[in-house]
Formats: sequence, structure tokens, C-alpha cells
Amino acid sequence: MPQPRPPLPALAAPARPLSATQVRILDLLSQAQRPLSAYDLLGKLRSEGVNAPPTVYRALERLMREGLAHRIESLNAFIACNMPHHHDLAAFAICDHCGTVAEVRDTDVEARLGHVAARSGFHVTKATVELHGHCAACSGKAHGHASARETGHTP
Amino acid sequence: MPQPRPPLPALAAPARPLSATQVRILDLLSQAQRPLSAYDLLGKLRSEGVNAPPTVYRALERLMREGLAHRIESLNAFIACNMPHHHDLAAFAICDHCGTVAEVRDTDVEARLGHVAARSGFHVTKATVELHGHCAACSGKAHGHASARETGHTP
DNA sequence: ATATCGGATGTTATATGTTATCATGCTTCT
DNA sequence: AGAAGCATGATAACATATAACATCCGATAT
Repeated sequence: MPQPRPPLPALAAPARPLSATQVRILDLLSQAQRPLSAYDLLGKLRSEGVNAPPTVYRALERLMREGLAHRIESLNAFIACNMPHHHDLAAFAICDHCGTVAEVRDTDVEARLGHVAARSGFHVTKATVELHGHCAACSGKAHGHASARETGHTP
Repeated sequence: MPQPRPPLPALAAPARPLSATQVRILDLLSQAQRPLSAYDLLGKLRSEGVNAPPTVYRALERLMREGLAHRIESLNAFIACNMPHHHDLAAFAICDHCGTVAEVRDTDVEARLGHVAARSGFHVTKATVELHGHCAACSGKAHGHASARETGHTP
């Protein structure tokens, strides 16, 4: 991968700029309307010279560290973060029919969870909250469910 | 060929008894103090003649269908259910230090989640709530964290 | 009894997901 | 220039999960 590589570190060390691959992956995640697996991403990037899983995983790691992406545990897939400000304690509403994922935040839920945990002396460092079901758009429709997952077949 | 409709199994047998393998796996899960992966289980069962992943996964499927076991998404592992009555909407507090998992229930959290979802027209069929952190016992201790996962080495 | 069906299992192979390791090269700091 | 740090590349291994197809068994219906 040839880097155009912005020669400007300028801003002090706290966060170095994202690499080309990292930006690319964040783009792909943002444009996808549904979570993408590491292999989905790899598939889309092969034509651009990325051809090994570790590259993808490393980029995802970085993006998650910076709060720019989330991992959806129950799908083994990744999405871009809508609201990069508060990256802790996000919850996701995943439509099992059309595959869309809505990032949801509710302070009460957070508070309640913290409360419940604290009551038993448990100290929470990270919460995974994933709601599966049907989104508003899909709720009326027939429930014979569809693919809801990237296929990877080149269109 | 579409079958012409099976002639009604009398009283739809609500639950046939568990098979030997299914019982065995439920046992193993109950005795383990931490979640076991499908391959952990397979390892323990090889000496008993079970030697292929599908068998294990199929048994787990059944157990989960009956609400006797849960899958911990963030660990890709399984635990027996403490309270087989209400198998929906359970939450788990997972100690990343010692590996224990506490099944937690709190009606307020459930209500809140349902609420949040409903507000946006989302219909929840299954919720995954997994809290990672340190349990009361481990909270004071040094945070240099340990294995917290079955090794599979022969005991 | 016999045909049949559903469920569970076995067997083999493969798909999907994730990580370790080692090598290389670029950028920045000194 | 040299050292440190980080991103990448390449290869391989490991871990997790499912597909496809065959067999077996027990319950039923005819």
C-alpha cells in the first residue's frame, strides 16, 4: 500500500492520525448499513492490496480503542460508532430481519446496571448490551426471516 | 416434495426427555464453576465416545431451547442456567479475573430495556446483557489478571 | 408387522473467526 | 546515523461453528 501519508503529526502525541487502512475500514463500516465481519472487510479490501486477516483485526482494534467502532459480540461483527463521544456503555438494537443495528443510549439503563452490579460488589469495566428483535420497519412484515448478513459474493 | 401434513402427534409432547449426551453436557456445565466452550466440552467427552463438534453443538442447542443453558456471547462459551424458570432476559456478571459468572436478574433493568426499545418501535425477542469486570472477591486483589479460561489440559 | 417419520447421533469436510510470530520498512526522537 | 515505536506483510496455527449426508432408534399409523 503506497501511502500519501499526511506529513503532519503537528498535534502532540495523544492520538496519532489513523493510517490509510484504518480510515478505509472506518469508511466501509460507516457506509455499510449493517455490521460487517472481519472477513467481509477483508473481502472488500483484497482488491486494494490488503490480504491478510491480521491487518484487518489490527485496524479494528485501533478503531475500537479510539471509540470509533464497536464490536457486536452476538454477531462477531463490527460497526462504526455513531456517537464517538461516549464510547462506554453503548447498547445496540439489532434487527434480525433486515440486519440493521441502532446504537441506543439510555442513562437509566446504565445507571440501573451499575446499581445492580454494585449491590453485589461487582465492579463493571465493560458492558455488552445487545437487543435482538425486529425494528419498527420490519415489525409489521412477514416474519419469514431473510439473510440479514453480508454474503461477500462480489456483486 | 412437500409433506401432506403429519397427522398430529396426539398431545404435542411438550418436552421429550433429554438424551444421555444432553444430560451429560448439562452436568458438566453445572459442575463447572465457569463457562465452558463447546470444545472444552468436546474435550471432556472424547473419552466417552463423543468425538465431533456437531454432537456438542446440537446438544447445546437443545439445552438452550429448553432454557437449561445459556450462551455467553462475549466468551463464546456456555453455562448452565441457575433459574430455569424465566430463561428470557437474563444478565450476566462476568469476572475477568477469576472467570466466574453470576446470573443476575433485575426487573427494573428489563423494564427499562423494553421501554427504551419500544420507544423506537423496536420489538425485542432476545436480550444479551453481559457485564465484564471484577467480582467482589477479586475486587481488592492485584489486578494482574489470570487465565480465567478453561485450558483443556488433561487434569 | 411394516412403513414411515422425527430426533439424535456419527462422520467427514469445510467455513468462519482470531491470534502468534517473525520479518520489514517508515517516522520520529535523540 | 542509530534506536525506538508503530503499522504492515506473510505465513501459519488455533479456535469456533456449520454443512451435508448416512445411520440408527423409537413412536405411530395403517
